[in-house]
Amino acid sequence: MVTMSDVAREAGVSVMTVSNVLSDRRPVGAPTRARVLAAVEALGFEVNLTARHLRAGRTDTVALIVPSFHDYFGEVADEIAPLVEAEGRHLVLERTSANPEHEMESLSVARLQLYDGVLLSVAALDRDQLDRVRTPKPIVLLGEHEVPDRFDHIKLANEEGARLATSHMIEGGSRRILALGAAYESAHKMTTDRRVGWETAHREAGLPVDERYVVPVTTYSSQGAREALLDVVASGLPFDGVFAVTDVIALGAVAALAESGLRVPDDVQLAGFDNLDVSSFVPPGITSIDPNHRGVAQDAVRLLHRRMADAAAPAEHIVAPVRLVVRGSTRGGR
Amino acid sequence: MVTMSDVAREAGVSVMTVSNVLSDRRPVGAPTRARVLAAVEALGFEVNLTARHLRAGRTDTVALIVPSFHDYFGEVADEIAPLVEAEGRHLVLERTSANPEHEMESLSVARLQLYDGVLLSVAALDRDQLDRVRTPKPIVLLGEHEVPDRFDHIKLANEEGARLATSHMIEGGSRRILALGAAYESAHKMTTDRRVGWETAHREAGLPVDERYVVPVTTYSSQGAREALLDVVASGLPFDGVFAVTDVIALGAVAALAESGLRVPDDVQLAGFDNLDVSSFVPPGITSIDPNHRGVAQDAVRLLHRRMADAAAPAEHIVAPVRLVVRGSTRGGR
DNA sequence: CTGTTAGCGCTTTCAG
DNA sequence: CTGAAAGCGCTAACAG
Repeated sequence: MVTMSDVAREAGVSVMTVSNVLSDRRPVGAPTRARVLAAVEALGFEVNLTARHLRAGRTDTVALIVPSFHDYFGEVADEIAPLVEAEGRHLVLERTSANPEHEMESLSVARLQLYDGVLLSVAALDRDQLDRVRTPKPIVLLGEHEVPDRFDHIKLANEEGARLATSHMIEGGSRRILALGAAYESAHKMTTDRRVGWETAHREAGLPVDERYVVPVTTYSSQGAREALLDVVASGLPFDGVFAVTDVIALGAVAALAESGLRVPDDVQLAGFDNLDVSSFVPPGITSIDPNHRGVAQDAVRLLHRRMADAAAPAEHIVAPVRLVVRGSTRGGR
Repeated sequence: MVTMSDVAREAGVSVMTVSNVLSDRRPVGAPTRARVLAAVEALGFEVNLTARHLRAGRTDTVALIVPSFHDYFGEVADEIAPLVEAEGRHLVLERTSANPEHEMESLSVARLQLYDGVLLSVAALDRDQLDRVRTPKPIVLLGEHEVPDRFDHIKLANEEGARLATSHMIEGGSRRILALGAAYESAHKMTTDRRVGWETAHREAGLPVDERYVVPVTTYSSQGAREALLDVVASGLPFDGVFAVTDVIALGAVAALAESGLRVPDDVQLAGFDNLDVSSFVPPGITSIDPNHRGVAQDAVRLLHRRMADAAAPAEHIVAPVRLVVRGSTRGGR
């Protein structure tokens, strides 16, 4: 391995001068600089980032820690990456597998030390577990959980979004709207928040809230949603609308409705949440709640930068606004 | 910050003993061990991974470097993660933004030094650029490009997959099949390989190959595909089948066909490539070529482990087999 | 503008 | 089974 002292010897300067040329932290005379760069080139030197990190106490790297790499998180990550890079830092993704044990491990101070800042999308940790995370590292939490006040946090307007989607379907004539993937008690606070919004929409319209229309799913996948909805159809419970708590769930619903011979939106209106890319392409277009991924990404990075600049700043808690995007899966679109 | 020497002092042992307890590299007497662990607990010590990395020359971390975080790569990453973790290493994702400049930078030896091994999904680099990557780091290349022989490499059976999908639609009665997203000359070798498979299917069936049916897309997104296909419809070119070079492209085709009032598969058969989750849920189900993500992930991790164990092993070049998954978007399914 | 010194926190090596 | 010394490769701080 070629080290800085090899380069220094080759160029006839001190190690410090090589360091200064490469990091631009102090001015170096033009001729000296040229000799150093020539030596770097000749020897094929590349700085050892691990050594730099240890000495400088800085890695110029931000981690985004997510439950899984695909779907929602992949889309958000692609929004965050350019914002982090714009500040001259690298973004790396790690995943926790939505497994509380792994999630705690990802949060171990040891692992966090590798980064200058961390964006953590909490999936399975409750407030108490988060409270045990004691680190001076700048952390911004993303996600729908309740978190200790001392953390910066961004969540979506879950109730509001669910209410908007449900009201929209009520206005379109639906009277028996399933809340697919929603729950009364759940490790995922998001599913209960969105259930509440679904209830609120009913109350506002003077419609009764029937618990049988809250349909949980066993696995939060399209497949799980498909099976759950097919079970409802088989049970004979009449319905004319489906509010899916996420677009991934809505996708499973689309499949189940098609297989059951139910037409969207004629027989059943359908709305989702997250506004994934796919929702605008699946015919007839899935009405969804747009959480403004880009805006959330910007807020997240802004909070993290603020926190990295000032560890003592008061924690900020943002509820990101959402909006309804009407497509062909509900009446009133097109 | 609490360091090992703080712990050593607290426990009344040497720094070395603390290190041995924590890394399990040398046996430590039970009572000593207990004192050390108590001190670790009392002080809240966490090992400094950067220092460990520098000294040990090892990070126990593998990087998967991909063009973007979403869709295809996110799904593959979720398959790879558990395999890497099973060997006691961490997986991190970095992205190159499918931009040749960034891709070269991600490949800088400096950045690679941070990892014990790298899985690199080449998107925009040609063989010459890859040939300039000179590093002793274990690297396994993934993707459809041609790569220098000295690299381990896994690619899909692109021609074969395209041929299978196209032949299947020909058997189902299609005679005018668009190759949507395919190309004659392209930075993406994949798009030309799949075009060749489309041609082969025609030749085998004794059908003419009409260049007008090769429809490039400007951006490799569903939206780009949707627009390209709407343009074809508007042009009046008759067609009764669409081979989409990826499922993301196929999704855009589904939207465009629906908007044009063309029924799938009655008026137009449709097949994609990649077998993304979404393809099984979009009605009527998109016939696709399954690249066996899990198998590719296993091969990739196997090659990387072999390379990490033996830097001098001969490079292996794997063409991963694919299979046709028939769904409702083609006749002969269901 | 350039150099010298010291040391980041850990683990390898050698010694007991 | 435990310890002391040395140093991984780099940069902050201080000197000239």
